[in-house]
Amino acid sequence: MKLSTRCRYGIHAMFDLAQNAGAGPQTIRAIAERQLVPEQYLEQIIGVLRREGLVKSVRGAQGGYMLAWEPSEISIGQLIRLLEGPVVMADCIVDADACVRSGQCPSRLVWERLTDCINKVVDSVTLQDMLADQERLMER
Amino acid sequence: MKLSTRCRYGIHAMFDLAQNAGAGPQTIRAIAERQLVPEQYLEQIIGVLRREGLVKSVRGAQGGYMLAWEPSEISIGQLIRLLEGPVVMADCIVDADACVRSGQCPSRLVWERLTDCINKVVDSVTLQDMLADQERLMER
DNA sequence: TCATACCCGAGGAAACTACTCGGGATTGCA
DNA sequence: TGCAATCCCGAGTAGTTTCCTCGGGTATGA
Repeated sequence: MKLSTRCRYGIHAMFDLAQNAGAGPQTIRAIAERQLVPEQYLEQIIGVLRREGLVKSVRGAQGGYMLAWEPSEISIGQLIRLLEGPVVMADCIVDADACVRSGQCPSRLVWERLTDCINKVVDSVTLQDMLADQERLMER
Repeated sequence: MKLSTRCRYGIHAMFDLAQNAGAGPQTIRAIAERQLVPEQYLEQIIGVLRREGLVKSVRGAQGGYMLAWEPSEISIGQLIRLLEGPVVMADCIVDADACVRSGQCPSRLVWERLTDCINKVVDSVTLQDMLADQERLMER
C-alpha cells in the first residue's frame, strides 16, 4: 500500500512546474536537480505526463516543460491514476468477471468503500492547494 | 494501488474461519477449497496470521485452524497491515529521515490525509460486519 | 552549424509476488 | 503401537514489476 517512487517523482515534478509557472520552460535537468530525482528517469516519467496532455514541451535549445493547465485544474488524483494506474483495491471493482463470486463476495463492499474514500481524497487536492500549503509551511 | 492476492487470500481465509467459528478446527485443505486458494500458499499465509496471534492452530490428525478472537474483534485493517505491510503512502510518514525535505514537503500533507482516511475505513470494518453483509446478500 | 534541449525504444539489475517442494513434528484413532 | 492426518517450516523458482541507464535520434535558438 505504498505509492511507487515513479508516482512520487511525477508529483514532485508537477509541483515543481507549478512553482515555476510563468518562469518559462523548465529543463529536465533543472527539475531533476531541485527535486532530487534521477534525470533520465524523470525524462521518462514526464514523457507520460506530456502524452496525456498535462504538460507542454518546448523542443530545442532553451526548451523545456511547462504545465498545460492551471495548478488549480490539476488534481493529485489525476496524477496518481496516470502514473500508478487506476486506484482500485481489487479487480472485481472494475471488472465483474475478475472474481467468480463477484455478486456475493462480502469483501467487495469493503473494497468499494475504500476505493471511494481514496478517490475522494486525492481528487480533492490540486497543485494549487499544495502551493498554498507550501506557503504556509514557509512562513514559519 | 491494488492489494496483493496474498492479502486478499488471507482476508478470505479469515472470513471463512469466521463463518465456521464453533464448527471445530478447519483444515487448510477445506479452507483452500472453499475459498479457491492454492493450498500450500494458503498454509504460508495462515502461518503469518498464527504467529501474530490472530488464529489458533490444533496440530495432528483432526487438527486445523480457528479464530483466536471473536469476529467482532478482528478488523480488516489489522489483516491488511499484517499481510500487506503498514498502510502508508510514503516512507516519510513513518520515518522522518526517509526524505530530506520531510519538514517542508507539501506532498507530505496529502499523504497524511490519505493515510488517515484509509486507516479509518479499514479499521472500522470487522469480520463481524462482513458476516452481516454476507447475510444480507444471501437474503436476496 | 552547433550546442542545447526534448524524444524514444531497448535493456538490465534488483526486488517482489505468487507460488511449489520436500521433509519434519504432532497427534487422534484403529 | 503404528499410521494416517495434519500442522510446521525453510528453501527454491518462475514470472512480473520497478527503477533505473544507454545510445542514439530530432528540433530549434543563437
